[in-house]
Amino acid sequence: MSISSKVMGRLTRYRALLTEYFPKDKLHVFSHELATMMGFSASQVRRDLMCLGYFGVPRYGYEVKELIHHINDVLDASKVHHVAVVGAGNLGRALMSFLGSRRATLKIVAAFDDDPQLANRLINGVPCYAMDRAEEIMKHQGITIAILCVPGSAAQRVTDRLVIAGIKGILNFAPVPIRIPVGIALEEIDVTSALERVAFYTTSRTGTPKKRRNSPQE
Amino acid sequence: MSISSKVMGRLTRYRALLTEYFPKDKLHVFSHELATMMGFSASQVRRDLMCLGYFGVPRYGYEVKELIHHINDVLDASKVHHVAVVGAGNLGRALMSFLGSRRATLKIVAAFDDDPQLANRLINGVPCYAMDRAEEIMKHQGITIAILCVPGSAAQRVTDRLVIAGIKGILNFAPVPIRIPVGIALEEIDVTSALERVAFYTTSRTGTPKKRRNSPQE
DNA sequence: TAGATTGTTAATCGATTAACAATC
DNA sequence: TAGATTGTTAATCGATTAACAATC
Repeated sequence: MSISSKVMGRLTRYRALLTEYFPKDKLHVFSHELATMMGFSASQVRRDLMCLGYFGVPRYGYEVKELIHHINDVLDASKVHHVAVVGAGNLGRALMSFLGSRRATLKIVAAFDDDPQLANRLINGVPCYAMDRAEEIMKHQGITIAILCVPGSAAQRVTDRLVIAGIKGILNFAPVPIRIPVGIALEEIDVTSALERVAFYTTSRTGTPKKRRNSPQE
Repeated sequence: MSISSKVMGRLTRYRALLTEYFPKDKLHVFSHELATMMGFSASQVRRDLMCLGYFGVPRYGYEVKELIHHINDVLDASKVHHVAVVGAGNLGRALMSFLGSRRATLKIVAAFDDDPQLANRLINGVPCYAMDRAEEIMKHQGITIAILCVPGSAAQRVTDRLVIAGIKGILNFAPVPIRIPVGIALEEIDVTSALERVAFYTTSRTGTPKKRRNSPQE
């Protein structure tokens, strides 16, 4: 039974919560505690944790340390990935500094940009290369993942080049969907669309947003 | 029959595609064309468009202009929203410049930050204020939506302040879930989690990523 | 023991896809 | 007309929730 993308995403968030934002002196955690913190139901938390091969104890809950350990195991967290930011504009540079420090196994080792002003410079300590050196540098540095931050008009063209250069996974921030061959992993984050969704539910009184959290005070 | 968040999100993306990345001389579009461009199925496109109250014509497809018009209608696109970026670090500033130009009705009119270095300055042409003036400025400027880009450790505290100040919708980029009272719209974008999802499917040969696109050449 | 929490199954819910008559 | 595409229904699929026996 393979793990769905939804479960995957939640596992990474349980881990982030437990490793970074959880009281260091709490050694155990109940499913309903995780649920409240994440805004999920306790049932869902328990179901997600089923796939870990680690089991909690009734009345004591889950050992935080074990939980983290087993999530790391399932997510194969020890594997190091070399990542390139493609498109070193405002968003690309911000993501470089934001993601650069977050997970040690996801290393941003290069940036690519068409703008000759940016090429051959260090940006946030990361070397930036001209786009047409992508294949060469990717091979040389063992880059398998690209964070795509180019304008929508360039997205498909640049994607096609990355595919030819042998990319294995793409995180797409460009505001258009991109097409890739099967076998390459793709996640798309459409920031504009997300903001529009918020705006829609801010106005309407009828609709229900995807996520609703209970008030902290209740 | 109210529109689900999923359909909502896809409608905004159809609109973006049609208004910005669609050949200007093509006046009609078939459901299967939209499907290919977006990476959805034709069935799904037709089902999504059902809620518009506008109908295509067999063999001619949908009029692009009408489609955009009716999506605007359903999404209430004429309503102007005033937006604040909360946390004017790298990511916040990048989002200001990225989103500032995208949709005229979503106006970024202020930024807030705890850092006194940033307060009382113009950032990308947008005035930045100290966090403790949030309530005052939000009232004065009619700000209803916040884009939250503060560190995870500050996210809940800042959120609580925004709620007190009367925020109506939040787009959360902080890497932790936040809790809010019911009645406030919330979308969360966890960039780290998204990158980890890509990394996971880049390695594994068994799992299936959420989205797969056909190769452009087939 | 009594009570709380677990893992897991079954029930529910919602979203996607397939199918097809209607239509141009 | 013949063939392609539509809107819509029914079928399928997958994800979430509820329920509860087992257990500490």
